[in-house]
Amino acid sequence: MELKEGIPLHKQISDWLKDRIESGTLKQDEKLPSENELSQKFDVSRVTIRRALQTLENEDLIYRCQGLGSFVTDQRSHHSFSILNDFSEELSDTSMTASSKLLSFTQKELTDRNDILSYLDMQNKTHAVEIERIRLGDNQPIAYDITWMPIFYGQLIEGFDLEQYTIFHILEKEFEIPIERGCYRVEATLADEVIAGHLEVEPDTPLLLINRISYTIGDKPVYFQQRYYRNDKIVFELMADRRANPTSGEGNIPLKEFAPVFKKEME
Amino acid sequence: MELKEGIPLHKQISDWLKDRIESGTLKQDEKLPSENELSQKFDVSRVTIRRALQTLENEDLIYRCQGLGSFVTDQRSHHSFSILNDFSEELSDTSMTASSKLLSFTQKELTDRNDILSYLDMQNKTHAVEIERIRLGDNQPIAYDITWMPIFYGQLIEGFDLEQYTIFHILEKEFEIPIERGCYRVEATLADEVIAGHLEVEPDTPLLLINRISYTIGDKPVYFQQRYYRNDKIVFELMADRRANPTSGEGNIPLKEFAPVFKKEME
DNA sequence: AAAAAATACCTGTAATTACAAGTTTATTTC
DNA sequence: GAAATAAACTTGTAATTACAGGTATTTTTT
Repeated sequence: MELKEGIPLHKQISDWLKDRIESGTLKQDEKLPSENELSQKFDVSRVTIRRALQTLENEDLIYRCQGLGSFVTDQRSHHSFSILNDFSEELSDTSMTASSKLLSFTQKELTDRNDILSYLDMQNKTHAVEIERIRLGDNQPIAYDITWMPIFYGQLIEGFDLEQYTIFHILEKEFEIPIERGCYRVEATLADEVIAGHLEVEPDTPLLLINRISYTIGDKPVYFQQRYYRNDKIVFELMADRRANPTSGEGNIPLKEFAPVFKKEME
Repeated sequence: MELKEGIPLHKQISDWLKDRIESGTLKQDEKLPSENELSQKFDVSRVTIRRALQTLENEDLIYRCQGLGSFVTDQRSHHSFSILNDFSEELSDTSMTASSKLLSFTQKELTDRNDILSYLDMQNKTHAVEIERIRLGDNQPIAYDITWMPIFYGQLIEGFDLEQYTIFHILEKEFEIPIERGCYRVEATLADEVIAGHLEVEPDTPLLLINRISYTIGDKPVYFQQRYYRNDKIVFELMADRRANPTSGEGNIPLKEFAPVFKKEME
């Protein structure tokens, strides 16, 4: 087995094993080669092998037993079911028409935002594209968001009409980069002066803050988004189900959905 | 600093740091002592310190930046919505111990709360059991909620220790009434005087308000719950996945089982 | 005074060595 | 033959050493 230069050995090895597990070459509960065998195979020290195996253990791809060996974890339990929407899809089921107002499209150095850099898995780079938008439904402000993207993805969408199309849409339809997974984080917050202005609400109005990291194939992060929703315009609904998935006819895998629900005007 | 025998050094060190982070001695984004400082402090090698720090990094308690140091991650416990949980299950992933403080257990006539009556599918009846509780994690207030149940279900749980057991638990374990489905609604709101007092925060602090209707077999509503979460203690996370069910062996059809639900209310 | 270089400090990677402690299998002893 | 022992395997823990590479500050040069 040959390893490249420039990429950490332990990463190459864990990636190699990950491939083997995810492709099914190594099946469930199958024993991995021992640490000594692996270190001989790759001609690296046992410490490096252990570093690689620990990565897999942390990601719950393998489990290890002292005196026995390392084994492949049950793969099935990790996948979840739910829907991933972009903003226009969120609004598509309502009578409202979605649009956006582009406030800025700039390149920024995120030296003081290590959180974003780590979300986007940007090891050495600090430059990113920052996109600031107001989201409208029937020309009324519904949300305000800032999106950060690695330059690689940011340059792709440059020139496209972001007032008409979503990033999601451009990446998927124009460049065939599908967004496969998203991690949402929901909090409550208050509108500061700037955001209140954008959303046309009073300062200190409660807002829903949803942070989202979107990933494409291979769990590669594409963008990190911080979105403030007007609480009087939108709430989120989620169905959690303990019953079996009706389509698959399988066992008791919980179904879930995270769909926005729009409040009706009360005037 | 002295370390015991019999317990792995790296574990003792990671536990010590974990304590320091969870107790708040080390605050959010605060820099940890450098690896060299720690190895001197505990009189162990840097490898051992790194082993301990990696544990914390895996548990998402710290993040590390090459050339800068290690820092404390956002402290708030974040947990997934994916399964249907009760409060103690929500906290079980954290190191906190869940308990409740029962404020009131009364019977009420909900003549002015048609919303609740319709959620609970109570056609002609207007009487319901109302339960008011404060939810604690490590004896600190994390949430405040009010639960309304039809008399039929409410009388069942009367007499049980609601400070120790959740309604969920009592219904399922004592009466074999399983909660099969839940509908959550997430909003942002402000703490009023009363709730602020219960949660020990300032009035007008932003809170996450989660309304939930829980159903048993046959889509029969069992209780409606209005819960206010302290935003500084808990945030909600959700993973959304577009990928097909790997077990079903199907194609990449995005799962769209449920349509968004609309809020129709008149206040 | 501004730009470039040196430096001190930080985490990241990786080899080597040694021994501890589980698990299984083969061997010896009773 | 059954039980105890030894051997051969596995992963776990931990020290030591060395250098790479990122970051920030200070010093030197221009």
